[in-house]
Amino acid sequence: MVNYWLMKSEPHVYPFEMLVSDGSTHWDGVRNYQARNMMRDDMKLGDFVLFYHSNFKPPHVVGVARVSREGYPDHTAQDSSSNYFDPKATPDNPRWMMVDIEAVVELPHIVPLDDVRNNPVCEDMLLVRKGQRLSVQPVEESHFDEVLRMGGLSRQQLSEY
DNA sequence: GCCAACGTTGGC
DNA sequence: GCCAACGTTGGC
Repeated sequence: MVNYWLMKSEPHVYPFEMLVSDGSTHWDGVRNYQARNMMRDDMKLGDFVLFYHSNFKPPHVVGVARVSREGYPDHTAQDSSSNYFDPKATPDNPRWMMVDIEAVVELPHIVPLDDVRNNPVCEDMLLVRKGQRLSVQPVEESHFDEVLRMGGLSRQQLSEY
């Protein structure tokens, strides 16, 4: 069964366009246990991902990606030259995990955070919950479909990619 | 750049 | 195991 997720990226660090041009990427650098656990345990091959641009005006969902490799150790934790270095990570206990995602399609138009917030269908979405900061978060199918629709894409169209 | 809301760390 | 201090996220 397919699950749905939302992943945040700052567009000045790694915009969706870059994922499109790279084709796929490994989602390194997540240093939050809840997010790690989801990447390690719950994100499965073929799951869909809403790609979200944070720290941008306006913050928005920009496109759809898909999990292309399930959880495996985030090697940047063991690289002392990396910004994401964690001295407590070892080969035996890598501590941090990541997944790979691949670009599926850019939405015909972006979906600003405010539009999600103002849509009653999305009122329970984690994304619009106060104080919610997770950079990887689960999304209900109904919310996924609604955000997709707001972005100008139907589920039928998505299945063609 | 501010700061609220978290999450993590570490002394005790 | 508590909790104060500190660091981070991310909208505004």
